[in-house]
Amino acid sequence: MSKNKREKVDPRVIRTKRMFKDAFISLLQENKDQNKLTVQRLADRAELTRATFYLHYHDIEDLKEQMVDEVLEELTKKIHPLFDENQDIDDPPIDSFLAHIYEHGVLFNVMFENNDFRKRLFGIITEIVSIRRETRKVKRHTNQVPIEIIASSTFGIVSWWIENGMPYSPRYLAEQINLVFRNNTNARP
Amino acid sequence: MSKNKREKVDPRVIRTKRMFKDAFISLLQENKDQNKLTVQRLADRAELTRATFYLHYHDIEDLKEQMVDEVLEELTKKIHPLFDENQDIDDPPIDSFLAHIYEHGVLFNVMFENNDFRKRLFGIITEIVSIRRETRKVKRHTNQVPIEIIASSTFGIVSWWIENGMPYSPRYLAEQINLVFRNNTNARP
DNA sequence: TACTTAATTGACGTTTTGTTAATTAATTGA
DNA sequence: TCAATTAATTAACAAAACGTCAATTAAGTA
Repeated sequence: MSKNKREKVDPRVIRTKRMFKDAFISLLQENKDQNKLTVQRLADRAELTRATFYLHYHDIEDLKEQMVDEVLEELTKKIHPLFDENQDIDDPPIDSFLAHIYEHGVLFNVMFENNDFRKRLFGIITEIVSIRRETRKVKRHTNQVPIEIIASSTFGIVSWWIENGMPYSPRYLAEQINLVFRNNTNARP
Repeated sequence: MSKNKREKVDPRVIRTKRMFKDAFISLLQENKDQNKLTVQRLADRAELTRATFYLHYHDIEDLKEQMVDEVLEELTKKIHPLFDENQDIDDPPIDSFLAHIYEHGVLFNVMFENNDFRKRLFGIITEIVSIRRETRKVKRHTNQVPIEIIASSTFGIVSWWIENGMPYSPRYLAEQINLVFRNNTNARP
């Protein structure tokens, strides 16, 4: 499945793809929906040619898909280890999750307009929520509520946070999320 | 601002615009993202010509905007009256809100892919949440949490509900939302 | 240095866009 | 009911964007 790292990739390819991805971010940042994204504009911004684009991507959708994959693979790589021995309350997945997004604020803000990106981020949040349910032995009210309600509700908060420039610190947001669901055991004496 | 109803609109115009809007819904329902939406395909589905489309809309974005306006104007028209004398706990805005969406399930599901549509629906939910905060004199835990957290969290639940074919009844969903925020006073003796 | 592969150049046909002028068809009101 | 008005159709147009390709130049590798 994953690429064999022994077969090295031509540095020109790495550079070119990075430049197109940067150009993509750069254009979306200043446009969001206006001047529609064309391959020509991407090539101009990347200081490369249109033909080079088609050498690496089938179309703009393809570029998006590859970027979504990359960004989310990096994210899951960081938080999945926390699922195994998640007895440690010090570094819960949700905190690492939010911290990672925060560190890559611009990237996540720009990618968030993508439908598939959102859908998959929802999947990751659902994982986190269900793990938290299992490990914390909270047989409290939250268990009356279907998991999709908790997950979608959390996703709503995180979405708002990302789309509005992440005005809260990851730690504070995590606290607020816990507050909403009354799992904020820390706050109690 | 709003159109003067005394100046009647040619029935052909009404019919034509309705056919384009129906064609739009119809195409999105079966495609969602595949075969990309072109003016020609819209015209074919509407059994009209491309030139007629440009007689009424500047481009497909324009059609979307007009539809978003219409759909949300109808929704707000229905729930805003409930804001005035909302002492009656029998018909809270959130219930009417969800019921209206439920009645127009396909429409809302299809429109939901639109960014502006979602943003404005979030605005409406924020209104509902803030009204509910004021009128119900609940000085409980929810008031510790910023309004945007409650609103975005509710929006997340409603978004999930819409995007997944509204698997719960509006009433049940409203109950779940109340449960999450612990405002479910009805459930207590 | 020679070999290999990536990027550029310039060109091509295709699709989609947005507009227009001339014509046909439907609506309305006198 | 007929005449005036306005909507929809038709066919054509240039412009923009797409996706592909062969020949050439440039960069990386062994």
